[in-house]
Amino acid sequence: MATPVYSGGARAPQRGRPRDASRDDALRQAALEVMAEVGYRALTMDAVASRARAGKATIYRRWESKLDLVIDTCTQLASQNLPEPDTGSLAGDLREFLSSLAAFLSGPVGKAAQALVGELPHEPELATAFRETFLIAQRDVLRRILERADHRGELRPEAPRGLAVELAGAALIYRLMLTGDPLDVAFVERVVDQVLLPLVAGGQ
Amino acid sequence: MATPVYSGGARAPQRGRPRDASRDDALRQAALEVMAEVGYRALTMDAVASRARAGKATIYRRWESKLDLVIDTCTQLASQNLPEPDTGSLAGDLREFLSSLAAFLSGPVGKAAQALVGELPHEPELATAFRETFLIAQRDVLRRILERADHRGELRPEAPRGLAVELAGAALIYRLMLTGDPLDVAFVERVVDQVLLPLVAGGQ
Amino acid sequence: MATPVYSGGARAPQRGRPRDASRDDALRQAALEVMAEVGYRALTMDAVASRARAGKATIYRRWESKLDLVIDTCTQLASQNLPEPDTGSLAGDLREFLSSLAAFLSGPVGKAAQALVGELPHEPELATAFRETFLIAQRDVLRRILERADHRGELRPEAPRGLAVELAGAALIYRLMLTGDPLDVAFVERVVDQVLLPLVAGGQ
Amino acid sequence: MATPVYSGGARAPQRGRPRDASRDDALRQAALEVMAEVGYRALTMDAVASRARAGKATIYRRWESKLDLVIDTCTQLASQNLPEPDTGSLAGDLREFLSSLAAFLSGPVGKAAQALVGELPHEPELATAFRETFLIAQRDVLRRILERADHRGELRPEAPRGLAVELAGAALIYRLMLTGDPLDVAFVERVVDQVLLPLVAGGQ
DNA sequence: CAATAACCGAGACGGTACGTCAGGTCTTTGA
DNA sequence: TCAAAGACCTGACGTACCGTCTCGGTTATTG
Repeated sequence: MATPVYSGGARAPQRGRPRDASRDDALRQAALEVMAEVGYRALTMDAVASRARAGKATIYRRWESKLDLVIDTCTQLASQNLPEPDTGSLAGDLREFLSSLAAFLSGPVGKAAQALVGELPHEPELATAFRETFLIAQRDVLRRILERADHRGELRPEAPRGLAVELAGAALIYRLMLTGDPLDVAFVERVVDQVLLPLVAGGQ
Repeated sequence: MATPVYSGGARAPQRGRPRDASRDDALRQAALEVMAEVGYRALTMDAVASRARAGKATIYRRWESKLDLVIDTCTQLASQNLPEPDTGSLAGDLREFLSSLAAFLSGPVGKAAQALVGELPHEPELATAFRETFLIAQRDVLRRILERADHRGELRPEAPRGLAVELAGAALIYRLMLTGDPLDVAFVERVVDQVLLPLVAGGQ
Repeated sequence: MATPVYSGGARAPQRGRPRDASRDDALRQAALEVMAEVGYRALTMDAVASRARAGKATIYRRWESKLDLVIDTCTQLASQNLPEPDTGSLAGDLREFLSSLAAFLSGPVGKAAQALVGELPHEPELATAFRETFLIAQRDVLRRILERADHRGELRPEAPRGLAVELAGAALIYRLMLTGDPLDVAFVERVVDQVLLPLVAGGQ
Repeated sequence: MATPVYSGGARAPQRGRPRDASRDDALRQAALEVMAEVGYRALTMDAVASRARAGKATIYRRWESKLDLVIDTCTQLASQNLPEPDTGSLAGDLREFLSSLAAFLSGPVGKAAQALVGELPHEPELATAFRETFLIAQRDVLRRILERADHRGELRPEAPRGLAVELAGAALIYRLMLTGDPLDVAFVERVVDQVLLPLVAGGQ
């Protein structure tokens, strides 16, 4: 579902008043604000509509449900905030990527994402969408970082890249969502230097 | 909130009919069953009450809200299912503890815990309770495992124990709640052999 | 309260979907049916809503409470069932009016009205509404009957009309609500011939 | 039901602690106060118990239900407040009896009685009890007044005594419960002089 | 005098209905 | 045809009250 549906995908001759695309952003913005203020559970469609000075029908014309609205709002933001650093070294790339990801997740989007996580077990569609946008995107950036490092000869041949990618995400998410400990630079550096690099970096 | 509140802590001369403690268990059991069937979102107090053949007031007398009931149900179970292995070796202890923890989290309690995670950002009391029961308990077992290993001389002097403990939990939780990948024995062994042991185990 | 409230009395430009006026009747009908079946005490809003295939909110949007709904249902019916006989003679008019009023009050509306009477002492608004619809309307018909008789010269000059009007109502209501004795034609005739006519009719 | 039930009517050897009869009055008093304050509908057993500093079980040991408690409270009072005047003349007896009845009914007991009236149609037991205490008792006094007048030769031979008795009650009750007009001396005198005496008193 | 049984206040218990609120749909007027 | 507004049905919410039951404790009568 994810993104707003604009009347049938097919080429319709476009009758009547066209949908105002600027309402999409207004509604997403309102959704993000409400979510940041009261959380997912307490977010109501009426509140979002009222804050965007829109009618509920205008929301439901674009998203199928509250969940659909929220996930689209989050993934939209997430996909626009994934940096792709290229500092020339594995350590540099990892530090930069994880740092900026940590900074981004520490904001309202992180809270919204966490709210979504609670819904995953019983909403398969949401789970799929969430994984494909939030997780796969991060993972792909990390994979490309490792690939470039490999081309530079920085990796051990048998380096467990999948495990490294997984641990990088896990370390951040665990702090973010479970322990609540800060996602600061010191932590990122400890993870990079003591865990990720030893796991994949070449001998020496 | 967490646990059912039994009137004033002080020594009151016991007025009126005392709470029937067996209802606590019946209600927790009902809550767990309903949660396993329909998930946290769709769990209603009426359903729990009806399944336990109880009145809603009986629930609200003990727990302040649906969330409070669920968290108590989960932490109660969690605290009763934390093994404390002592196989004589660090590798053995870690494998056994993480395996049985993974198995436990793969069941209904894991799903319930995940639902709770979604509520943490906007419910500070819940966050505190969750961390003190779910997280600290696990962490303490792991810490004791490392301590015993240290006494046996298995650890490097400067081993980053906190980081090891954190990564062990993170690896499991990340799979459980985010990626949905299976928490099987192979995964546990990879984490133990390639990540945890290299991180802390002594030279040789 | 009495009648369903349709938004602000002032001239608002009518925004949003207008109230479906046909729901009013459906709900009043349902209320009357339920009341006739189980009585006022056992009448629940859920039952009324369900019978009218309506939501409870739809009821509460129009009436403030169960009492308000019932009183409106009754007065609506009452105002539509007050005959205005004109037989050409005082005795004929009284007999006809009181007979048909008695017949009407012997049905479900009478029971409902009785239920309302029990609430009057502690619900001033209800008392006012009840008196203005139930009582004043009956009283006015009787007053007009006496007036026409006066024009025909049937009344004594100093006839205590107010007392006659009051006694006519009292005799019926007392049987209906207190003693439970039947409101039959014989009773009406006794009241008319032995009480009302002697009280007001001319000498001879 | 009506009156508090003291263990089986049969001759039981009375074992255990006997019921504290003073609680009856305390509870009846509390019931009357609560009823006068909030009406029948809003009267709760908890409120009565709490005001009498009694447990609910203590109420239910004596009366079967809220209705039962209230009706007993009222009829108890009613039966103690029915005067039996004997002034030596029909007019005097009627004036005195109706005046004091009017005064009594204008107090809290009148309001309570009115509340009961609303319940009569759907509570046959209550209706029976109410009629046998409230109504029959009044009626009997009036009947005896008429009888004494008859012995004194004050009545016409064919005087419709039943109708007179009925109208006397009806006139009071109608004002009390329906119109809310005051039950003052002037009204009683008008009813006696213009309605009752003409109806039954001897020619001359 | 001890045992016994019913009393007492208090309040938890299973239920039922309350009046409110939110989700998602439908129906107006106006642009 | 779309937008805003808000009525609509559904169903869960948390509270209040009903009438019953269960406590600790009291008070008469019985043995």
